[in-house]
Amino acid sequence: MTREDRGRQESWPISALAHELDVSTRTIRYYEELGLILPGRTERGIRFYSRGDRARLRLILRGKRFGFSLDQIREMIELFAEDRTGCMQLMRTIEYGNQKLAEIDEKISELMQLREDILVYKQSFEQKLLEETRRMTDECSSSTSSKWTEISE
Amino acid sequence: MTREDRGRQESWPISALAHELDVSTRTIRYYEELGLILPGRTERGIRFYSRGDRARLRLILRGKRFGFSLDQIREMIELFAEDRTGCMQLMRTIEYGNQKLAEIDEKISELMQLREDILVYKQSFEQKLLEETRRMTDECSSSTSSKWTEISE
DNA sequence: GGCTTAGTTGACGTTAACGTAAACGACAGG
DNA sequence: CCTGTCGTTTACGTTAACGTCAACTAAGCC
Repeated sequence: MTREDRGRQESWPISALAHELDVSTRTIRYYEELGLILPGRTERGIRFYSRGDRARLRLILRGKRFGFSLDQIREMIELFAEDRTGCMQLMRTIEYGNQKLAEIDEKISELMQLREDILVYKQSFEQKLLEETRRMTDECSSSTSSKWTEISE
Repeated sequence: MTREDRGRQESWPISALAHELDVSTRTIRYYEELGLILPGRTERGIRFYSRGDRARLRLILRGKRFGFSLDQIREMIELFAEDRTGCMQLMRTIEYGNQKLAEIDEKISELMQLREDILVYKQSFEQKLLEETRRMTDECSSSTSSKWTEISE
């Protein structure tokens, strides 16, 4: 609080951050409303963002790109950002981290499952394409109807 | 359309599906409103869902658990479910599949990045905990303030 | 000084994805 | 016959995550 503008300390206005991370300024202010970021202010009330704030915002956006709601993200950030000194507090925080890691691992495996599903669909179409081209060269039509209903069960 | 209830063909009412997949019946009907599923109907208008419908619904829900909007999911499903016979159509569909696969790969790698971030946070707290316990045994306090702002930059 | 541009707060609008409630029909049990 | 349960449609309510607009201030520029 005593000496917060030393010149060497790099910071950016809201517009720069918005442009860099490709979100609107409104969005950033909204995140502040929810208590997700607390940027610094000049004595005239103008926001400026440290590189820490920037990293934080990036983490928020990354979290958002999956199911995580802003509330869940806030949960994470709060737990990790607070200055927890107590031994029990530390252990609880670490436990929470492990939990989140497990959730993410779950998500990753689910994504890989989704990937597999789509791959199967695609391959069935590649198969179709192969048969199609064969028919065009052979000029002999054999009706093959592979129903999509049997996939991924 | 000619003979759709053969006894051997297994199907479920909406409530069973809702319970199994842990969503409300309203949600399932809403998906139907959007054209994401078209279950069969008895002559009295009661919906019943084939195992294909069930797989489809699972795919929808799985897609939803990440950023995918219902519109995007509809896009996918339509493209894969339609009976595309033309050669060009098949190729376009396959191309679309490749695109989706790439998107998913992107998501996966982003998730792993997020995982890494959280891991780093957690490790910093584990470090803190270690110092804390050391202080408690040593009874000698050395102030170490590791600012969180320097993480993941 | 006047204009433009970038920032602020505050209020209201909007969209997706459902929740909830009303009003109805079919069927089973007592 | 009455009640309850499960299904249907229609319609309106709700919440999160912003968009949009108005009214204002301060800085820079000619």
